[in-house]
Amino acid sequence: MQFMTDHDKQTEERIFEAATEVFIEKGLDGSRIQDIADRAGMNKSLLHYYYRSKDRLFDAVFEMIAMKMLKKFAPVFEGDLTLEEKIRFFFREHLSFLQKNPRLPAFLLNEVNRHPERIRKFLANINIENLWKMLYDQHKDELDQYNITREKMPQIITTMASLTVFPFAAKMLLVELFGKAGIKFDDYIEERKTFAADFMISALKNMNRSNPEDESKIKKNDNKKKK
Amino acid sequence: MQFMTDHDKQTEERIFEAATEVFIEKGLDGSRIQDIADRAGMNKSLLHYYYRSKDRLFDAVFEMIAMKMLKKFAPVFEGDLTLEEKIRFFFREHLSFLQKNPRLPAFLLNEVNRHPERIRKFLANINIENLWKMLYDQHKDELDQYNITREKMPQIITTMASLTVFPFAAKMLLVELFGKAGIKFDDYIEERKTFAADFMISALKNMNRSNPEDESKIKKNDNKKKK
DNA sequence: ATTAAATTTGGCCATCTGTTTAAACCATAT
DNA sequence: ATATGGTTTAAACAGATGGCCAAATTTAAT
Repeated sequence: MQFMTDHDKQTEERIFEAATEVFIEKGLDGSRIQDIADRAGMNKSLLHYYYRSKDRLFDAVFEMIAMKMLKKFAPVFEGDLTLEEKIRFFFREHLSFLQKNPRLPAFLLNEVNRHPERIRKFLANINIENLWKMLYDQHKDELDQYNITREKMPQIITTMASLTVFPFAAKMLLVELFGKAGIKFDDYIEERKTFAADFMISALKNMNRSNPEDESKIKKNDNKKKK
Repeated sequence: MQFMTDHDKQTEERIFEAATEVFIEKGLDGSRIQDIADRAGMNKSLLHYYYRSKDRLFDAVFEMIAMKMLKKFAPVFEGDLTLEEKIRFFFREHLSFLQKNPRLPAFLLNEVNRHPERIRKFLANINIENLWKMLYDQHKDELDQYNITREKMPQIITTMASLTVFPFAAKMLLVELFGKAGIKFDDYIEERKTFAADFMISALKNMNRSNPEDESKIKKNDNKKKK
């Protein structure tokens, strides 16, 4: 046999791949075990032979996807890049990853909200505090320079995640809304790789330069009068 | 009868409210018509009497929620506030709204991704291009001052949505991760009302001051050498 | 009070869905 | 060839599920 066809893959692997596709597309509740069997081209019972139940099969798929997603974040906290380089690296790499896996954010967010118990065990290993503490310590000099305190790290980390994950979580919405304005989603994402990085860096550099609330109030009320 | 009990509400209204709760909690696929009837305290058949089917009931609920969500965005584009005031207004009001309806983002994003056909008709009325064009025209002076072109508006609008919607779409995740670091989700959101506004304003003011890519490369490579 | 209409109920049905069971199939070793 | 053990299939099961219907009950009009 010279070609590697679907049938050359082990049965268990084919089940897993078909299940991954279906679960991502329809979610746990919306997926039917028959759909998965059909897509894998085999009898329904085989899924029970290799994975005891729909739930166990889902858990296996979910764990794989969650790990895949998490591993992508790791490189940001390694290497001796400057903070700005890390930010650019993060947005470029993470958005590229999501371009290749555009349905992952919606899938993960939905399942996490729908079945929180199920995901607790995956989260047990992650200590996000260490994560931003590490990032803060590595770049204390730069952050001090910008007047960013350690207490702001949760806001900053979640902001970075927001900027990459949201467009994909809301992809269908954006495709629909952008369509009428002649904007292509792919172009938008491509542009976002640099926009998000520029945006992030610019915000960090200047947000605590002076009290933004006061500054804006004073400066802008003048402008307003002119209108 | 001196008290307004659940039974005083019209049947149709009670169905609608129970359905809203269940659909938001479990999604269309995860919801059972029996659950809704139980929560409304009535016979299953009544749901079919007032709404012909599960799908029609869902559509009614979905439309209400979508409208509720959309109406909250409108005030941002009215009034003669300055751009900065509008930004602060948006983050304060929108995050407050989401605090009261924390499950709406996850629900909406999930259903939009899961059943795109269903939502197309709701989106048909919305012209997002007009929306950001309006915002741009209203604040052309300020935006020019910051070197923000009209082409950047899609990125800016979606960024604002990201900053408010994502934390709620990922609420379960954040609650779990924050928990270990002793951070309360509610405090985080409260802080976010000003953080997101400051962050946004700071970014807009400075991101095109010079070419950020070049500036950062030069300035930061010096810092890096010191390490 | 009588009648007609609207509302509510319980029971039922056809279908779907995850799971189980038993038989068939197949490769390998003896 | 036969036996063995792992693999695959068809059939069936039990419980759930959305929808339907006919009877019962309530409400409103005359």
